[in-house]
Amino acid sequence: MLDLSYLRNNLEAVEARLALRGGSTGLDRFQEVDRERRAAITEVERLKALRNAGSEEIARARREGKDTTEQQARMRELGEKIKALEETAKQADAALEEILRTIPNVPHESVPAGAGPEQNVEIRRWGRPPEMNFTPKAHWDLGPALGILDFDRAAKITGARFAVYWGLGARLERALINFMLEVHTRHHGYTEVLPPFLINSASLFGTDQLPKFADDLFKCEGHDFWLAPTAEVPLTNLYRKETLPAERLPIKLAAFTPCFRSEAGSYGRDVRGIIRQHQFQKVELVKFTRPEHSYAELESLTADAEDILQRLGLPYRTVTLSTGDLGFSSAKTYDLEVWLPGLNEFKEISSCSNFEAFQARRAEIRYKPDARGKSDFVHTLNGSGLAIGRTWVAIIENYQQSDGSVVVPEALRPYLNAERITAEGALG
RNA sequence: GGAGGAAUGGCCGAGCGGUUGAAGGCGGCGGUCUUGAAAACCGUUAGUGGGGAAACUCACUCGGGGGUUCGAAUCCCUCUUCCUCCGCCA
Repeated sequence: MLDLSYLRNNLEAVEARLALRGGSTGLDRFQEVDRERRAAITEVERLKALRNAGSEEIARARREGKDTTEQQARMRELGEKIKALEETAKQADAALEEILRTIPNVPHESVPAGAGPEQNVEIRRWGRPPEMNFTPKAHWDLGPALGILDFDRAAKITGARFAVYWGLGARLERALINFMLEVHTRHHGYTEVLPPFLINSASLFGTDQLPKFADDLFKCEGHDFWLAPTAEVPLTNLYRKETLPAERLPIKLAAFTPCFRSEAGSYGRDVRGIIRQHQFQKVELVKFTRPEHSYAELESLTADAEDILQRLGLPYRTVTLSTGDLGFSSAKTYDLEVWLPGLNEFKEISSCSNFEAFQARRAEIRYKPDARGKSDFVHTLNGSGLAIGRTWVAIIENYQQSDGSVVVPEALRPYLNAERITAEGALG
């Protein structure tokens, strides 16, 4: 959510920035509704002030033993008027709220202008695709052949877009979780958090997944519980409606969670393999920072995610999303794309965003700059560090050998207790 | 799931329906005293939104929502959370 008075005072500038995202800015009726709301609120407050004074007057008169029936009758009338006007004000408020909810965040000035992914800008590249004197296979062939990945049985027990991991496949997933959490907590200074995986709708409103993106979520029947689509939601909402002391900032959290997405509207995309599943696992990084530090923190957050790829020796590139490809709440986003030899393309494996105060305003997360100062909204950031499933894919595909086995990257061996994944003794 | 109890400011804790946005204490901040500190004493100390250049001012907030009333922290309804007991369970 954008700041109301900022929007009001900089309407044209904001409109111009938002136009770069493409699509409608949602600002058409803003001024009119804003005026209506302010008029209604001013009037209600004026009448309430009258009522407060009147009630006090009655109290005083009664203490002096005077008769107040006439004044009370007048006040009753006023009360009814207030009630009616309050209803108007409430509706105007809701109308404005609805408009504000549809307005996306303003892209940061450093974000390249562009209509879509084609205008994203690659800013750096790390590592080299491994040289193979054979045709690399995709993970959906390698995995089942090694007996570590099983789609048929997943379809039987659950359905499409789910997978079962067997043996070293399951252990590789677990090794990646531990490895990533260890690196982020021990080397990058994040605090490990284990949140609930079911979250309520208030939290989803706090990070703007609701109301717009309800179709992308799984809902628990009969409860106000949803399966978390990303740990961003529980982690950011940890401090919802709280005021944080400035000396605690920045707060850096890392969490491992499963993520659940309905993937409505992505039929036919990434149908093979485990690139796009209804359930996947992720280590998520979330930061709460002072506004003046958030862009430096975005750089370090991105570097923290990149460090995982580097330690695993996985080639990747870093891309700045253009205005047209930017997510609804984000002011600036870097995508990390890992090289997948089997698919012969770069695939998103992490997305690191600065939301500035956009989420904090919605979720009412404040900080106090100093003991006497007025509180202000923090800036929130998050990024995957990394998506576990896609990292699993990247390892299988990048480290595959001509005989179909997979060499385990050095950094992962202590976690996996294996140097190579072969089909020997596989049950899957 | 059943039966009771509770929810007040940073914390503890008062609060006959009418200067109670809220006593008192603790903590915080400022000061007096002191070579310095402690103690003691004095003062000060909630948040959000609107208006204003500012001084300031108006509204809202005593878990959330609704109701009764001229007027609600206080009465009524409802929801949520926490505690105790029973049941069930990892």
